[in-house]
Amino acid sequence: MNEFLKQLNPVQRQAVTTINGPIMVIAGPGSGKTRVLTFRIANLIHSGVPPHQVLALTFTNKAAREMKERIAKVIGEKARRVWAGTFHSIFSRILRMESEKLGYPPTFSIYDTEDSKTLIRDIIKTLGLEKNQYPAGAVLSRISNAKSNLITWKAYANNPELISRDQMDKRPAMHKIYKQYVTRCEKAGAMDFDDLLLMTFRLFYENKDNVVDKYRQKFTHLLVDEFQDTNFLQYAIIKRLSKYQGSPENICIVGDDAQSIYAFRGATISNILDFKKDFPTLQTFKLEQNYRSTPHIVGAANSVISHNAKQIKKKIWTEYDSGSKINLIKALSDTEEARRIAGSIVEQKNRYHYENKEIAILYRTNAQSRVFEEQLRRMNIPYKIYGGLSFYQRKEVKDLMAYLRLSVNQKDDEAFRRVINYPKRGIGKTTLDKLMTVANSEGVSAWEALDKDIFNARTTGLLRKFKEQIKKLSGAAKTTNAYDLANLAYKSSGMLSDLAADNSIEGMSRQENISALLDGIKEFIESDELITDLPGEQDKSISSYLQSVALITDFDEEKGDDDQVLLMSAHASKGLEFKSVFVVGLEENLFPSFMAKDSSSGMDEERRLFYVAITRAMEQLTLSYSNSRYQYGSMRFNEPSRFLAEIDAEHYLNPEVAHFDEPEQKMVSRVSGPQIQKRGPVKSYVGPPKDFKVSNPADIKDGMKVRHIRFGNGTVKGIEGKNENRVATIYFPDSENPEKKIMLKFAKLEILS
DNA sequence: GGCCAGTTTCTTTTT
DNA sequence: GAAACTGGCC
Repeated sequence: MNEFLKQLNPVQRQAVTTINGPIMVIAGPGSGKTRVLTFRIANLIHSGVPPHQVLALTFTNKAAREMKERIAKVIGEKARRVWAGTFHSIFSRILRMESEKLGYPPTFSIYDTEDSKTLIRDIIKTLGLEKNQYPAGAVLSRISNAKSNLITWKAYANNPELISRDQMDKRPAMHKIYKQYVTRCEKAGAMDFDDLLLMTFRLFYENKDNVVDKYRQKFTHLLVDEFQDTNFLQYAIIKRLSKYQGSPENICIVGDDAQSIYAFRGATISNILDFKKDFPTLQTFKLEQNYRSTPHIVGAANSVISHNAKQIKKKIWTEYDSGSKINLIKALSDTEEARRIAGSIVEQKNRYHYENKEIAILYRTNAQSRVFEEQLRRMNIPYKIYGGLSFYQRKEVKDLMAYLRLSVNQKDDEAFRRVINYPKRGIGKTTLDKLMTVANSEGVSAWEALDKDIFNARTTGLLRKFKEQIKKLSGAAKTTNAYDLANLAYKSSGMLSDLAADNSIEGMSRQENISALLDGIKEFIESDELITDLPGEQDKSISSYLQSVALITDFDEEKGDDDQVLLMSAHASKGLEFKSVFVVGLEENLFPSFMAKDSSSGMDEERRLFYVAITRAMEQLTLSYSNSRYQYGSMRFNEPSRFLAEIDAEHYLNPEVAHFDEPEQKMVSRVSGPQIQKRGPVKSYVGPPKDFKVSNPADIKDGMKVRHIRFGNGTVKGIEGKNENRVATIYFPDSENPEKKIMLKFAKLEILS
């Protein structure tokens, strides 16, 4: 047996060494999922599969990066030739080589969400629609959803269900916007994030020049991480590559339905069920042992997830037999919350000798990071924020990037719009409107409309000057490398002098950001990363740079040894682990998000997200909430999150802070009287029912009928442990998962007989 | 016709 | 709190 295989438990080893045929690994949190994936790839290569024939798809850049690093640790240099990356980055790489088969230039632009929204706003205006009725974000997500389900604008317009849905939402023109949006993206030689997948599917489906055969032969072994997060379209592509006449069906999917947190993006659990049908010879492996967290964390996770009705049966367990309980912090304001957590971090570092990077703060929305930043800075704790407004979304960075985009693709309307009057050239709204109107009516891009003779002499002159500038850049783009071009664009556009004129603190930081961007481009040119077997991979052109950067969300300066506390959204934390985790802002309308309030599926997804967040913790888990916080510019008062009450009290260090009323009182039947309790913002603890008498835990014996303050009536099925540590197994027939282990020391139980 | 400043609107999560 | 939008001034 290979040396590295000894590091696996029997199930893991089987999942790694079953080389041929379709396999599915259901992996609970902390069960060694990444280890299985990386070892599996290593084992494939050991068994003679050439690295460049392995395709491993992940969801986030972070996951892809980590996978590559870990493969390299096992098999070394060869790891670089494995095709590992996000769906979007791998497919955009392929599209870049094959784009002409789809009628796109290889230098096609990639529209980010902001570009897409701006375009949608413009379309709504052009169509003369009421913008309040058609919020750009909602329209985009509807279009995105359609694309993710392979519904073209034509199919959309002919689909009675979708049309009546839109009419009910008072947005009957949705399909028109969809059509316009697709047309205008095409005219601009641009793809949005969904297009990167959709066009790949089209490429493989239309199969011009048998292009799909090439990739089927090339990728003999497929691996898909976080399969529960794939949407219909992604699965369609995977299937296209791995299921066909004579296919070896060497495909391995890894996932956990309990960690599905991207349904909002179209991810669907039915992919797992379909997978079983599509690949009947499927072998399934379940990894349930948790190697990450101590018992109270695992216990809390299990009790939280048990509140979700639908799930593949599985219970994670751990061999660890001791560990801290969950600490709960209740604050009066968001500032206080942040201050106390910063204090708690200092304390934990002293007590447990944690390094900063072993500690993470997880929140529901990126906007929450701000207060934590302030407090951490105040206490001199180094920190790093993942996600949020990324480096590449800053105005000045996007501006320079827009020049670069225009230099390789002049039809890119969104880039055009962005820089036509930045820096100021006296080309204002009126001119741009006129230009766009002509462009739209002629079905061309704004750039092409520049040639129309419709402006007065002054404006014509200004436009010509702009055109000359871009032409110069585009000429340079063909001969110089990305770095030199970026420098040229920075100077010749006038951005340099515009920024240099601003000596404020913000102005200085904008200049620094541009320098950082330029450094990044330089690094891109000099690095020898991503050398694979296909042509175009050592491509150092600006176009290649733009492609790679469009899909990066965090500005990762690969300084892995930086010792900083990490701040990120719960979503971004998936797949990571930390000695100590703080999950903050546990309030109704925040976590769970108010957006999820109306649907039970939305609430289930929030709960899974909470499950993901708490299972990141190895040793310490701290939860916190605040009675008030600044949200959207004004003070809000939220009640404690329902999720806090879903964790069994035995797992809390300070359960008295955790005693909330259940949001719904379905388990505790009141004897009489109306339900009056309204959870006030300040005192959330509403005591037990009046007739409830807590019995002395020492008196509780096997076989007794008891009543629990939350779970209702039950029967004691057994008692383990001694004195302080007695744990009873109690059967509550009214509860969703009736059998509960309860630590008697904390339990509020009344003996009935 | 452009520019600026004050006003309104819309707030999740990711590629 | 930020970004989009509007109205009044040059």
